[in-house]
Amino acid sequence: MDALKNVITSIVPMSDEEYSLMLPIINKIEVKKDKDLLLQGEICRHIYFIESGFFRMFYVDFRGNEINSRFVKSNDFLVDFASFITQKNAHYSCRAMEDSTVISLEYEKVEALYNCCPNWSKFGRLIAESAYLIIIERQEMLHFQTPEERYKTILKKEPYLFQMVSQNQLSSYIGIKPESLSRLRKRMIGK
Amino acid sequence: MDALKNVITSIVPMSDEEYSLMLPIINKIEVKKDKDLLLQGEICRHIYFIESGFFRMFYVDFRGNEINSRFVKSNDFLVDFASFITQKNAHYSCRAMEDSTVISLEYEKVEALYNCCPNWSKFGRLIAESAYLIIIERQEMLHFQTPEERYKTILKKEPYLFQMVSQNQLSSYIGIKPESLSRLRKRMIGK
DNA sequence: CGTTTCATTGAACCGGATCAATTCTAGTGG
DNA sequence: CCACTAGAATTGATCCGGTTCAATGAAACG
Repeated sequence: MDALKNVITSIVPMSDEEYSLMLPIINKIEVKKDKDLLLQGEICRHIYFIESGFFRMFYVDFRGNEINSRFVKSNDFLVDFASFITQKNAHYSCRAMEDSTVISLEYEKVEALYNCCPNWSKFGRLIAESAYLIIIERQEMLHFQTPEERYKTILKKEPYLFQMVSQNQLSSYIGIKPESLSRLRKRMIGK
Repeated sequence: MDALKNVITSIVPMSDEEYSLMLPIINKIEVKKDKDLLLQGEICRHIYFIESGFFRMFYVDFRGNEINSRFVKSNDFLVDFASFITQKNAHYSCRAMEDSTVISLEYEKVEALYNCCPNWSKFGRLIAESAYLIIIERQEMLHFQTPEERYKTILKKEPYLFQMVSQNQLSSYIGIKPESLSRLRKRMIGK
């Protein structure tokens, strides 16, 4: 529980009193490996904070391909943010890749919290802004870089993914097929 | 000026009194065709509302290629949002594609406005959330769709771009070279 | 030990990139 | 009004890298 407090107060410093306004609305959940916290097509009614464990968010396209969009590890928030803020259908499923412990916050209660005091309102803005920064970085990577450049960027910025995730899972995150990732790696060893 | 009021109060309904808190901090600017409101590498110190005119936001990669990231038309906000909220170097330049009139708001004054009252604070959150929705849609298009699918999506969602923007300019927005766009169009006529 | 999943490799294919040439078009000035 | 010019769009030839489908090898797990 301390981890959550650290993360939140590092985003917006606030008194214990203000912080504790959130405590009544949280729930702790255990999630077994391979279980889904959210299914594509559902409405994302919760934002989750991962105390321990590891998740992937993936999109299934009309051909039936699973495409991984993001991997989320402990001390980070797990949510289909677009679905959460609009309360419309999620584009992603969220699946536990190992046994995990998460803290859940429900949409309506979070909204109420935003309206309760200036610091929580500001928190709402800063969360949205940091979600924006994460996605624009992805968008720029996909728009401006080749698969090989994306591979290098991920190697540099999220090296732990290469430990925790199979190449099969990583390839769709990079935006190519597993066979192409295998060949890309082979090509790069030569350099 | 009314257009701005309509846009803002449709995001967050507020009294005339609250709205008028913003009036002292705005400036109206005329921008000639081909002039830049922001240069890649600078810090984006203003958010602009386009009263009339048309802009493109583009990234210049290390090979010197201009890649268009977004086109912005009247009654919309023009800003390198990542640069604006972090006050770090912009990844984009913003160039007028025709003579334009914009309203400008300076970073520090916007921040102060956010802190002045609950409705403006909420406005700050909702602007960030809607910026998120725009960018995640782009990110998904780039990640999940082929060039041909992106072409069709843009044709459907932003048809006016095909009137206002040359294929040379449009191709990098789709994520391909002008020659490839020409061939893609040719391929599609057959269908 | 056998099954399953993951990673690699091969061959054929396809679409986008590149470089170069040509056509088309709109705007300019004579 | 026409001739010239510059940019836009098209086309051709070739190359390259990612895709597809299929087969094999390797590792993890029950």
